[in-house]
Amino acid sequence: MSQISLTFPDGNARDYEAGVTSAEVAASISNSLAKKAISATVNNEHWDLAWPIMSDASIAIHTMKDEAPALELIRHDFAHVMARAVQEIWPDVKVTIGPVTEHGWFYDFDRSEPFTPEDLGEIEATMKAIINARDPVRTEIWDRDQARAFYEESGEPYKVDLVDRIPEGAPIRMYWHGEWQDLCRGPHLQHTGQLPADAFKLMGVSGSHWFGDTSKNLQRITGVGFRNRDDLKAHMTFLEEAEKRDHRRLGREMDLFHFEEVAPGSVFWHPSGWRMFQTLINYMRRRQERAGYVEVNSPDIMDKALWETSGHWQNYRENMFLADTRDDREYALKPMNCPGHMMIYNQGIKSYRDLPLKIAEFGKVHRYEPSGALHGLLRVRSFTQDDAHIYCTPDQLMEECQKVNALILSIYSDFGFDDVHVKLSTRPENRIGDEESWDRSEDALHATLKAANMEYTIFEGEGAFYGPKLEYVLRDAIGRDWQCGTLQVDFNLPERFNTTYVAASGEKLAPVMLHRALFGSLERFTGILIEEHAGRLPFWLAPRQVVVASIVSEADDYVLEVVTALKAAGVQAEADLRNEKINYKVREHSVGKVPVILAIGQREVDDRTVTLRRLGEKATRTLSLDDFVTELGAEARPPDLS
RNA sequence: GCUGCAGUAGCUCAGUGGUAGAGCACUCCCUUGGUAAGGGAGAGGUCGGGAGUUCAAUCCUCCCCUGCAGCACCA
Repeated sequence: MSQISLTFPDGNARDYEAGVTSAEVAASISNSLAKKAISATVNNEHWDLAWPIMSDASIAIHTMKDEAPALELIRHDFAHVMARAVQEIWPDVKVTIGPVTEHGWFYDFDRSEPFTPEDLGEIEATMKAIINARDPVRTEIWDRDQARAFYEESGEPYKVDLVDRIPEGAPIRMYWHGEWQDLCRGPHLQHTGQLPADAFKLMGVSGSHWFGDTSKNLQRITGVGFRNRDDLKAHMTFLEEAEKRDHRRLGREMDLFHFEEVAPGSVFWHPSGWRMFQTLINYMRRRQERAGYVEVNSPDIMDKALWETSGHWQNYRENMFLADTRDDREYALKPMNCPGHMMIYNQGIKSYRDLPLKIAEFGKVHRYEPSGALHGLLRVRSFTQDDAHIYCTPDQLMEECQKVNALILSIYSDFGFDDVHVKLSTRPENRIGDEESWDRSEDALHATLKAANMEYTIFEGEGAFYGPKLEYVLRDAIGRDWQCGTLQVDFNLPERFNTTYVAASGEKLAPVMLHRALFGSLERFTGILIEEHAGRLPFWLAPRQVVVASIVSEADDYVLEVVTALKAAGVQAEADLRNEKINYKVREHSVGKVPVILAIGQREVDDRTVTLRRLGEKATRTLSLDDFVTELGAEARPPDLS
């Protein structure tokens, strides 16, 4: 037996026999560590205590105190224990995969009968029994044929498929929790009794598919699991709070918008919501104008011929709203603004002196999205893009990408979004354009992000067929990601529309075309903002900024005077003269998320003052009317004008 | 689109094979009250739509629509 050297986190190294396990290493350090150890990080990989270490390595032994490894183990073992419970209750159920998620795990099953809420209770009870049994966890490494034969014999077709999917050379690990067996890359705990029986909860059943195969439906049971009951409780509280931030609920409570069965996926904007929407558009309009964009407007309904030229008719018709007319022509509602902008660019002859040309439009597009994808304001069928297309020369490409990126970041920062996730999607298998153009565009996008010192995730092969793209992703209240801003390079449309400019040499060349949207969809961005702020929007965005409430009717005239003064200063103010107690008015407008409430009684009338209360604060403040109007007038100014 | 679940008053929800109820909101009356619900009265529903079973359907069955969760999709 050869000797190996293991290096601990403190820098000390010790020699062991090759093949030593992390459990044995822990035991060699102390009895208490041996008892408390749950897993180890070996050469930066999370390892099971039972796996043999064959060569020199760095090692760190973990206990339940180490949150990240502990949670990974707990959740992964919960997944196995849940699958075992399901198969104990219904032996015919086929198991598939059961990975760890952000707060727990899920496991997908193949069963002809649907799981019911009552079933979940039974599964939970069985899981607890398995935990109480303290069944040992055991692992073995098998070869591919052995594993394959085993699963074919035991009637687990999905596991057979999984064995086939394991890359050549990777170990095929077979795990047993008691007598129950699963294929798993590990690591796992040492016995089921290490799971906290009071710190997990099954959350529900939903549908899923086996590796994207929509012909086969699986049932996914989702659970959340933590190290202790308090963490579970905290998570349940977080979910309750998140529900209160849901923009669909706040949209109703704040009277911003609603949806109707007659127009699934399309928004009915109420006065307050529309004011917020317009505040965003006005802001973006100023930012774009300052950045050298020109704003245009193109038709909503255009002849099929245009969509054939653009390629949408061939590639996107399934998602388009079509319109029949009496004159035998077929029209379509625009799903995108680009073709309209191509028509505008192509009017007249463009010189290289005109480039870069930046054409912007607040264009309302219609897309027939799958019904199951609709989700409040975050996924709709008709929405307003802050869309623009930048036509430039190849030499200008890099600079324009950098300008767009900087503009997006600056704008998101104005809304308090400082840690935006960015995805870079590269050339897909099916694509047009030569490799040199792809190289140049992908390089430009990489370089743009690197120059801005930004972290980003690369999605190989996920780009559009016409060019690579950047996606700027924001999160909703419960952590779901939504793409907002985007920057895309396009080799396709300039060619399809014969778009050219006259170069300095006099020859006609095709410009490089960038598609970009900063908010992305105004509807989606509004929804994200509502959830981000839980409805308590920054003052400049709040659709109702100040309510001036009378305490006694003798104050009515003065209340109206205050409202007029505020409006003159650009503040969205309204009077509440109703015959109600001030408590009632304060409560109602607080629930309505109005950021500033004024209470005006005889004292304020006599002194020409106002007494204000800010949303969420108990304290009130009395100041002169003039000072107040000045203060709020400044606060109402958008960040780009402050 | 797929799987599962759901749809009763503006909102949140209870309820029953014999055509429905609460709280809040709304309207009116009383109350002029100093910072998160003052009191009283009243009005309001083709129980998502259609078909079927039944003497009788809001309730049972089927189809459709819409929504929710997840999946798939996301030019």
